[in-house]
Amino acid sequence: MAAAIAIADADGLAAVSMRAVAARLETGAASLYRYLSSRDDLLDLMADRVAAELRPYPEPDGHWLDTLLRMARAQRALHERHPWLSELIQRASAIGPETLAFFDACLGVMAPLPAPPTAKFEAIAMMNGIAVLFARQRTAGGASPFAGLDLTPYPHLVAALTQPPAAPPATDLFDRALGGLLRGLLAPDPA
Amino acid sequence: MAAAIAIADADGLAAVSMRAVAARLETGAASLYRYLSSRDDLLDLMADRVAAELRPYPEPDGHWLDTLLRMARAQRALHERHPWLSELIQRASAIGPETLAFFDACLGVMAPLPAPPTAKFEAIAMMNGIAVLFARQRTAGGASPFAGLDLTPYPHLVAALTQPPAAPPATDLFDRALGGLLRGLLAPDPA
DNA sequence: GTAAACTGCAAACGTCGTTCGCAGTTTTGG
DNA sequence: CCAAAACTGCGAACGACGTTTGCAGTTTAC
Repeated sequence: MAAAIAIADADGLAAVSMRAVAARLETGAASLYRYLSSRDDLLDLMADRVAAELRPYPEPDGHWLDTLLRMARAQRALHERHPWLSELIQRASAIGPETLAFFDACLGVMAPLPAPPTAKFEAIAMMNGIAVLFARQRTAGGASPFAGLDLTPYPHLVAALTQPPAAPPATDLFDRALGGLLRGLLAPDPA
Repeated sequence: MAAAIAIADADGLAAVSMRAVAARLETGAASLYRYLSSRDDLLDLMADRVAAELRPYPEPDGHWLDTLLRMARAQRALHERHPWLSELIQRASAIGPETLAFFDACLGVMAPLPAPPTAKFEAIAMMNGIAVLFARQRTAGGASPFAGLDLTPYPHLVAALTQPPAAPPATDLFDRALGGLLRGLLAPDPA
């Protein structure tokens, strides 16, 4: 399992073949089936294993939003360390004990809030999604995706690309975006 | 290509094998390579083909935010029609002319705004991400992902699940969340 | 000390993407 | 009008994949 995670970190999920994992363990591919029922099993275990890196969960001492944001930042860092994770968590079977524990901890932080459970589940889904979104942006931020393309039919695009990049924004967008979203979902609407 | 999209809509991306596509076209698998250089090529073409469904782009008559929200809603509807699309757009090679045209249209709507280009690109990425997020939530909303799991170690989870589901929120979360996000990214910060 | 259980693994099966080579057809050009 | 060239369809095969089977070799249980 650690071998599989190492391969995925290095060469992506597609490189995690039973034969590759077995080779790294200096054994045969068929031997893995003594411990795993299938490759999907292995992927599920990988997802839940790295989810353990979200521990320890922060103590809910401050405001609930601060605590949730801390947890969301941990999620983003996790997805930056393991870019392949986002491909796995959209599979329902990848929900293991560690993932559930994180869910439960989030719900624990939100427990004092009067919002209905459906809103809380939506809020957790948003946390996950935003964390993945920002992690991907940082992970794939290397090369410009417009290299080698004929951009002449797209005037606004060339205008935006020729303009020099400005300084990064002062406050972190992640906190502002997610904070606003969670507040809108969970807090009694002040509007 | 239409055959491949039909297969993906019906049975998912994994079912789009060269042999399956060829069978639906009543031909041999090798024949496809007269028109496609690889399966990845086919996937890229599929992604750009369905991106054409985003047309016609709305006229930028109202406020820029209204126009962007309309375009984001079209994206969400697209991802609900083709759930496999979200797996494709994270590949850089999937950026085709239709995708670029949509990008360009978004930038056109944002053209009067004084925000730097980087902020506008981030805003488009957020639009994409949020649209995928909401589409997935509606697509995979069928069965509860906690079926057949032992939830006893997760007290907050069982507490939330036993509570009866409340009525859905009044205003659409999609507009509120994305609107707030885009305003925060693009409009001069009033804080 | 024998029986039972467990472990490792080569070989094989079916499916996948892809390539090759060869027929059959269409287009070209003199 | 016909041969040369180009294009098209595709059966067969290659390597890699996930997975199963069967059999040795080893460990455990009684």
